[in-house]
Amino acid sequence: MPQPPADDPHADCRSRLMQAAAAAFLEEGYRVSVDRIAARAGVAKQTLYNHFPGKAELFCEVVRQGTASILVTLDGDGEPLRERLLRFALAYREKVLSPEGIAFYRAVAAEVPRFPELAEVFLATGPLKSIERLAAFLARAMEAGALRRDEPVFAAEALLSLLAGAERTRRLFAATPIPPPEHEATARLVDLFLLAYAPDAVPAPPVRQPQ
Amino acid sequence: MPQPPADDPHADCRSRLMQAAAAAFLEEGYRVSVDRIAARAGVAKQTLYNHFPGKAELFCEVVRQGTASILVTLDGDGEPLRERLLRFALAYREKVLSPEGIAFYRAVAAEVPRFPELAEVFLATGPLKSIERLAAFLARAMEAGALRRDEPVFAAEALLSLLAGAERTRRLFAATPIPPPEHEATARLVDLFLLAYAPDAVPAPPVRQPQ
Amino acid sequence: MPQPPADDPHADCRSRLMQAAAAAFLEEGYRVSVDRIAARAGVAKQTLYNHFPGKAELFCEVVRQGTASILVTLDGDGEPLRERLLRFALAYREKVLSPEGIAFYRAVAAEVPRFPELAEVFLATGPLKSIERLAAFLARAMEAGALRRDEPVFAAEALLSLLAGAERTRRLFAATPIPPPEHEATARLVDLFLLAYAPDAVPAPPVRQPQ
Amino acid sequence: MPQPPADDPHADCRSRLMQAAAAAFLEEGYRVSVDRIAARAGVAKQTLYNHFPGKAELFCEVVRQGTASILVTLDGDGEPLRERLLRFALAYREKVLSPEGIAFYRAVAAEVPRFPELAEVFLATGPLKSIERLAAFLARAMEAGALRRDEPVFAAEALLSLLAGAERTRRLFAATPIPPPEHEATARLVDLFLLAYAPDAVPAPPVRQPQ
DNA sequence: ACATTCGGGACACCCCGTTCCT
DNA sequence: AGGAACGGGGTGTCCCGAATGT
Repeated sequence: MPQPPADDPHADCRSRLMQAAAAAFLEEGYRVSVDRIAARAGVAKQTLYNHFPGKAELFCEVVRQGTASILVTLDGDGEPLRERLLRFALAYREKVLSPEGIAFYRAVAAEVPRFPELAEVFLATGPLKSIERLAAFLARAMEAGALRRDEPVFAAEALLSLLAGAERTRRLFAATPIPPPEHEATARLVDLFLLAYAPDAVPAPPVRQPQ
Repeated sequence: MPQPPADDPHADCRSRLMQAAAAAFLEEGYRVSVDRIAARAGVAKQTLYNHFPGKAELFCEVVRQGTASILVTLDGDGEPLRERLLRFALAYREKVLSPEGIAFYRAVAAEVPRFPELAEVFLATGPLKSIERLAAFLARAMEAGALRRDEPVFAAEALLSLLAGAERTRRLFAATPIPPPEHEATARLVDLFLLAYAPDAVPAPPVRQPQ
Repeated sequence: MPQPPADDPHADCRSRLMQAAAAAFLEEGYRVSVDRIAARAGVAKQTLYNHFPGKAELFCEVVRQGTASILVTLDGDGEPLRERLLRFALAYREKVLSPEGIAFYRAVAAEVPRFPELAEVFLATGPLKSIERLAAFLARAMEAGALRRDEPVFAAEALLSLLAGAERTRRLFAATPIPPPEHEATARLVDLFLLAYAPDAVPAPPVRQPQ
Repeated sequence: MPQPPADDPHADCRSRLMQAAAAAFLEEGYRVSVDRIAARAGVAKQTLYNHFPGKAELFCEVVRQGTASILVTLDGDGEPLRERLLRFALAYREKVLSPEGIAFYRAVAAEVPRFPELAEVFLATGPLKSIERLAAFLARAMEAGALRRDEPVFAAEALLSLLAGAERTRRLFAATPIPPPEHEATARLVDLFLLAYAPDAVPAPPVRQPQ
């Protein structure tokens, strides 16, 4: 379990600590002891306290860094819409449904009562940022007539919900690891979304809620 | 903080304990001390140990009971499809996105590494059961020609993902409470689903995945 | 272990309790639980609290009664001195060195810090009473010229020390039971005493202690 | 109550613990909580568990060390017999009848049922060792003609019984402390012994026990 | 930087004396 | 008579953060 002390004598202790802390927090949650984290990093506990004021700050750092690493870009230009969306969907699901992505989601969710402001940051720079970017992209597609006009944020939330929703829940609560999502399942979800947002689709009649 | 000892000093200590434990676990997670749970229930700690073998079993009981109470029925017969789906969607979101539903989701997810088998039970009798029931309902609607034919489980997952997906994430990580979901937002999600599953909708062309 | 409920339905619950408590206290000390005592007596715990205000008072009662039952009389009149002393010595050692006598001594000694006044009572009505009675007897023997004159209390303490001293210590700390003291050993102790108190023995010269 | 943490913060925590444990056990018996012992020693409870596997082992250590510290040597050579015996008797009584000696006796006796093997060790290395050493000394005195011939172990037990017997009982059960034994009382006991073991004393006729 | 320990606090589980209830 | 409840306390364990000695 104790990592080999690595070749580089102090190979940025800090990054070793961050890595070890990330792995430890993802496996056991915030409850892991700092002793275990230090042991995993192959450093003395005191070294940890030289680099971070305490366990809480280390956790926040790990979350902040992890949040940034999950964001997915909507690159690729000039491609047909379906191909771009599909490539995004595949990348997004690979990140979000990967064991690390799931463990990260779990670890942060568990500590919301303890770190409310951290949760807000995670929310804003993670999920909400994804929605925002995707919404901007969809808005452009609607402008271009490639998609039926609708509220872009709503459409983005719908697509992201389809991509992560049930599958994330399944993996969050699965004791044994689940094989990575199949390409085809992702494609079917993208196609479902495109079907509902086909430019010629008749938008549902506005709902009159009685109350 | 210590609940009023209740008027009935007897009042089934066990149910008082279950209620107090549920509230405590939802608020603070599994980390709450048994002392606090006993104090909330207004009973002596030893009484707790007279009724449950330990903290872990109490937690499992709470989760099992809570899981059952979240399931939503698809009742109502003879109604038009959209009304039935909408009614289900409203009930489902009310349960799943309520503060208790969210806290429950969070509390169970946090303890998956510690209680893997409990997580499996929760998954099977909660989310998967919901999918199963909804899929059966959708299958009948497809048979009746009210919906485009598709794999019912896939369609059910899609609808449930739309209903809970992004909104659940938002609430999971929100430090401050969020007002309950609006009727109209739910209706728009149902309509989005119906648009994609309209009987005359052209199914997406089969995907050729290169590999 | 739980005594047969006895033939007499309530056969003086109190005496049954006293007996059970005595046995329990002697075996395990004051630390025995009242549950065990009640179970040994074959009564409900509430019954115990109907007869005694609490565990402490029950213990005191047991000690008081036990103390009285250990005292040995110096009966027999007209016999030669040696025979009377020997008979007393045998009876005394049988009581004091018996398993019950030893356990009693141990149990009371252990609780001196907890029951100081009880210890005083035990001391006064047990060991000190024995000394007093024996001293009175020896005084008469000195008067009669059968023993060298000396302070009677000192002589009584000396004899009782000889009879119980080392042997009591040995039994107090023996894990396994020790066979009862032999007749001859007792006789040798009495004879040692008589040798030192022979009427014609020269008393030791008065000691001049420097300080 | 919490001892001054001593000047030396290191001061061998272990010895501080031993001392505190000894004092605590002697005052309150084995029932004292480890929290109190640790508090008396001015260390954390965890520190106690770093040095000893548990309360039982700590108690055994205290008893073992205490036993060794009570033994009395029969030093002094060339002196007249009476002076040597008297010096031994004074030292022996000072140790055995001191408040610590009495509390020690009480504490160990109380726990014989719980620590039988410890009691055996105490017996063998404490009282029996004293008897053995004194018997060897008396045997040499008999060889030299300074004492009447007799079984040395019997004579040693007799002397030790005289020195400790009744006085130990009195102190064991005294609630309030008793002033230390007087020099003269000890001398009288030694002289009593010497009177019975004077070289020219007529040994008591062998006893014929009827049975 | 490492290794070990400490101090303080918390926790799960357990036992006990006493009271209450049926 | 049986059994549960209560309140108090105890043990052994763990952990965090700080302080040691190198």
